[in-house]
Amino acid sequence: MRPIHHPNPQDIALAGVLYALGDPVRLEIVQRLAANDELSCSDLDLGVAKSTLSHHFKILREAGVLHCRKQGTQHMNSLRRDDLEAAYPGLLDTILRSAQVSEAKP
Amino acid sequence: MRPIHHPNPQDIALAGVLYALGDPVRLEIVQRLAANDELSCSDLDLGVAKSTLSHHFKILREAGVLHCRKQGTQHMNSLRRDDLEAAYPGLLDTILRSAQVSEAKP
DNA sequence: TTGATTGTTCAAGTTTTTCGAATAATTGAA
DNA sequence: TTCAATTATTCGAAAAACTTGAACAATCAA
Repeated sequence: MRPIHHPNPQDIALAGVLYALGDPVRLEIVQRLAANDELSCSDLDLGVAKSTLSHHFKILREAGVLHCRKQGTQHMNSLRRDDLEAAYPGLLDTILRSAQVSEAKP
Repeated sequence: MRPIHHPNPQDIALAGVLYALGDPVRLEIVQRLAANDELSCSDLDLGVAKSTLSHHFKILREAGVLHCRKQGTQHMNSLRRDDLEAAYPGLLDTILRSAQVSEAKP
């Protein structure tokens, strides 16, 4: 298996972050992480194949949105809150707040 | 030609907005619109084919990010600031601020 | 009517996404 | 150690989306 890649804080691109969050499944993942600190893939059941879920985590990880650490056979994921806040102040919080607004509507 | 479609304010989806802004060309378009009120496609030279630019405007329009009005042979585009602010308070401003931070870095 | 301007639509090739199946990595039990 | 179970990635193929140049449509002015 290849080593897990995370971008350096200064290499987190805004368009990349927005792209990563611009998918309903990935936005849901980020919301769950915002409420749970750490989650593994198996903690989520979002109605997609596990290979697809793995792909979504990869997109989020390579965009700099989350950090992944191996623990046994699991991969524990957490939001890179501090790095995101340093790079784009207020962005993650505003998006998370918007996501809650979004849930309340339908 | 087909009629130009704009989503109703209540149908502006967060993931759709983030997806629309998650492309460097489209993010640049939005930044220009933030500084210029109204722009036509021909006002922009972003290094892509005009058919591609037309596609990008369509994505932004259908996501609810911008409004397009025909004026002669031109299509004048403007940000839907009020609708976005009503749907997701602070979101557009935070993203535009982040985009400026982003420009200042490299 | 003709030509110039402005964008959209179309058809193609390229890229990305999604899925199931196969593979890899780790742990614990036998 | 070996074997099976757990967890997640990688692979290959099909479907969807993106990009482009060429063709088409709409408007205006001469």
